[in-house]
Amino acid sequence: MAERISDAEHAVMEVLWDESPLTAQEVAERVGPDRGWSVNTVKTLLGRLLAKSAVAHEEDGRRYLYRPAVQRSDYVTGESRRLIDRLFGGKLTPLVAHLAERDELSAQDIAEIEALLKVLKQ
Amino acid sequence: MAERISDAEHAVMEVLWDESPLTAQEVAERVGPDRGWSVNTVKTLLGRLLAKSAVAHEEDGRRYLYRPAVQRSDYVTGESRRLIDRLFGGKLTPLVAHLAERDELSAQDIAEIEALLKVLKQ
DNA sequence: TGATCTTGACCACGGCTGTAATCGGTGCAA
DNA sequence: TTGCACCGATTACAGCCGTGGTCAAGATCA
Repeated sequence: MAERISDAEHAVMEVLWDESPLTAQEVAERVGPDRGWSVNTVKTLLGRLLAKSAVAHEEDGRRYLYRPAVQRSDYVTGESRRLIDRLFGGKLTPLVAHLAERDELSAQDIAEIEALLKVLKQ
Repeated sequence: MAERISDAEHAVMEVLWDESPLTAQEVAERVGPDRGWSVNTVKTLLGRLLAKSAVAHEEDGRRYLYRPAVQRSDYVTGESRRLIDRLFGGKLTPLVAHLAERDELSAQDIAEIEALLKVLKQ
């Protein structure tokens, strides 16, 4: 299950996390416009995701309905950890510090995070 | 210059960011143990990084000395933004919230970030 | 009942990645 | 001077990725 989900595959997953189950056709309609993918491309990606058990399908007459088999939340945690481990020694603080240093943080961002942390401490 | 640096290439970059200039041999000695790479592998990676202008080299007799041509800080910012854009709508707060929710944040982490933000506000 | 459409399965293919062997030149030891 | 060791360059090669075409089987429509 720890098979990595590629970039293109991720786009498909986002569609399914947003709404499921969907047919391949429907996934293509939702993901296509942004990416300009053909239905075939989407089907290939669904097939690969199926192979790595990231989505599941159930039969619906002569086609399949696809739904995610991994939770977005788990995926997001994994990817975040990966980045933080790889670039910031596993600690979140340096990430925040880095972004702040690079002016990637607005005053509002800072206020938001502060408010969040205050709640967390309770 | 916006050529993506792959995972294996990144390991080489970390060595050079830590210390440079270095010969291919020296890079291999520093990166090899962890990864178990042969010198040849490291040379290939250096060649690819050279091709995408992520490192530069200067001649030193009959070998080269390699040094980074992109700053770690820039790379780190880029990768961080990528993740945050892709998974958190471009905002840092949801990342922090997500990790907190998943118990990936210790009380100390929270205290550290709070302290950091306090300084930032001044 | 034959032509057409739909759908999933499978194939293709060039590019990138990870990993390394090999080649050709050159300087040094014997 | 000859052979080896070392160096960068070139080549290899399997696996993954992005992208999409082809095929066979069933459904549908005329």
